[in-house]
Amino acid sequence: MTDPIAYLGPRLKEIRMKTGLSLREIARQLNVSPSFVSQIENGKSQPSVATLYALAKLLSVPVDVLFESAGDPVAPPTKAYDLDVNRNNFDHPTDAWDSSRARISAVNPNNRSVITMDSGVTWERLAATAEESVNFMEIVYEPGAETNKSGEMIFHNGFEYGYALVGELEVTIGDLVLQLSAGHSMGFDSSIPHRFRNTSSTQFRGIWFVHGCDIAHS
Amino acid sequence: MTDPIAYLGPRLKEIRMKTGLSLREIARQLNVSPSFVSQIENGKSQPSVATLYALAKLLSVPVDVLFESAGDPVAPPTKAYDLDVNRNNFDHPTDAWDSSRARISAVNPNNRSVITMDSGVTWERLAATAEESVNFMEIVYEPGAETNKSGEMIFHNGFEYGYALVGELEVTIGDLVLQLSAGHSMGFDSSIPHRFRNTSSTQFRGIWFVHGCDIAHS
DNA sequence: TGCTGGTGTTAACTAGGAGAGAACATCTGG
DNA sequence: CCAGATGTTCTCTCCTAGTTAACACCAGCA
Repeated sequence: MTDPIAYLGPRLKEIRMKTGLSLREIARQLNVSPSFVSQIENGKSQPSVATLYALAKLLSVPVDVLFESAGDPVAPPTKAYDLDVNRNNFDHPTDAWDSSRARISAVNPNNRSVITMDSGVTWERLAATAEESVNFMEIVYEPGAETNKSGEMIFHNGFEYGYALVGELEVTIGDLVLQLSAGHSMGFDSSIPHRFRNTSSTQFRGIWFVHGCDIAHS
Repeated sequence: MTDPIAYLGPRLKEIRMKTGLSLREIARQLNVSPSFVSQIENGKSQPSVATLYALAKLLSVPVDVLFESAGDPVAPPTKAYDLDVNRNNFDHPTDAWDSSRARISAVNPNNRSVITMDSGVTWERLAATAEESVNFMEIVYEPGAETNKSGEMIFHNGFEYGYALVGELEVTIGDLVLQLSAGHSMGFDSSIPHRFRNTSSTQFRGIWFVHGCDIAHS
C-alpha cells in the first residue's frame, strides 16, 4: 500500500470538490489562511491533528476517509461517509450514490447522507458498503410526491424491496396497484414498470432496498 | 460534546491498556521516544498526522475511534476471530425459505410466513420474490437472544443490511462492536464473522436484508 | 540488601514544519 | 475594464512535535 499520508492532500481536494466548497471558504471556516489549505491539498504541508479533525468535521466525513488513497480501503470505517449531495434527476436509485469501499458501514440516523429530489422525494442512505448497484435507504415521500412528475412509470434491472414505516404509499407495479401502509412490505422485479405516489396528506417513510442485476456481472 | 482533541490522549491510553501493550513498546514500534507517547497520553503534547495515523494502525483501530469520547461504544481489543463454524441448523438466512416464483410479492403484516428459532430469534418474511439467495425480513430478538447460543461468530457469502425498528441489538462484526438502536442502520460484508445479541431487557425488531453472492449465478 | 530490567512521568532543549501574509495568475459577471 | 471571486507560490516566523536526560516506582532474583 502507498503511504496514506501522502494521499491526504489530493484526497482532501477531491472531497472538497464534491462538496462544492471553495478552498477559501474552507479556510474561512477553519480559521486558517487559504494558502495553507492550498499547501495541504498539494502535499506541501501537513495539518495538525486539530485542523485535520476540524477539516474532517467540516466536510462531514470520518477522519479515516481522508487517509484512503483513491482506490483501497483502510481500517473498517464506522460510518458511511458519502457527502450530502443534491441531485435532481436519477431514473432509479441503484446508482445514486458512489459506491464506497467499506466492508462495514454503520449509520447514525442524524448522520445519513441524503439525496433530495425536487419532487418531494428524499433518499437517505442507510449503509454505504462496497457493493455496487445496491442501495439500502430510507425513502421519504412528502404528501403529493411521486416517483416521476410526468406520471411515467420507470423500470430497471434488478429487484426492489420495501417496508412501510409510517404513512401510506400508492404503489403501482405493472397493472397492479396497491396501497402500502405502515408495517406492510413488498418486493418485485423492477424490470416491471412501476411508480410510487403519496396520495395522502401525511408524509410517507419506508425502508427500501434496491439492487440491480448487474450484481451478477461482478 | 467536549472537544474530541482533548480526549485523544486519555482515549489512546485506554485503548493501549486494553491491548496490553506498554507505553514503551508502542514508542519502540512507532520509532518515537517513550516520553513523547506519555506526553501524548497525558495531553501535554499532540502527535503529527503521521504519528497519529501510525498509532491508529498500530492499535488497529480506525483513526476516528481515537476521537471518540470515553462513553461511546467502540472497538474492543483486537482478537483473532475463531473461524470455526458449525451450521447444523440454518445459521444464516439466505436460504431459509424456498424461493417462490413471484415477480411481485406484497405481504400483509399479520400474514407473514415466520421462522422461529429455539433461541428467541424469529424471522418474518417481508417479500417472497423469485430471487434466489435473497431475503427481506423482519427479525425479532427477544431479550437475551443471540445469533448463536454458543457465542460463536458466523460468516457467509454476500452482504447483510439492517435497520433497527425498536429496541437495541448488540452487533459484533469482526472486532467491531456496535449498539444498534432504533433508527440506526448498517450494512456489511457478511464474510466477516459476525454475531448479534440482544443484551437489553426489551424486544428488538429490525428490518433485515440478506443476500448471498450466488445471486450472481441466477 | 542491591542490582537489573521493567514500568510511566517530567523537565529543558532544539530543529523543523505548521501556518501567516503578501503578491501572483487566473477566471468570472456586470 | 474593473471588482470580486478562484487557486498558487513565494518568504518568513514562531510554535510545537519530538528529543534526551534524569526522575520515581515496581517486580524478580541473587
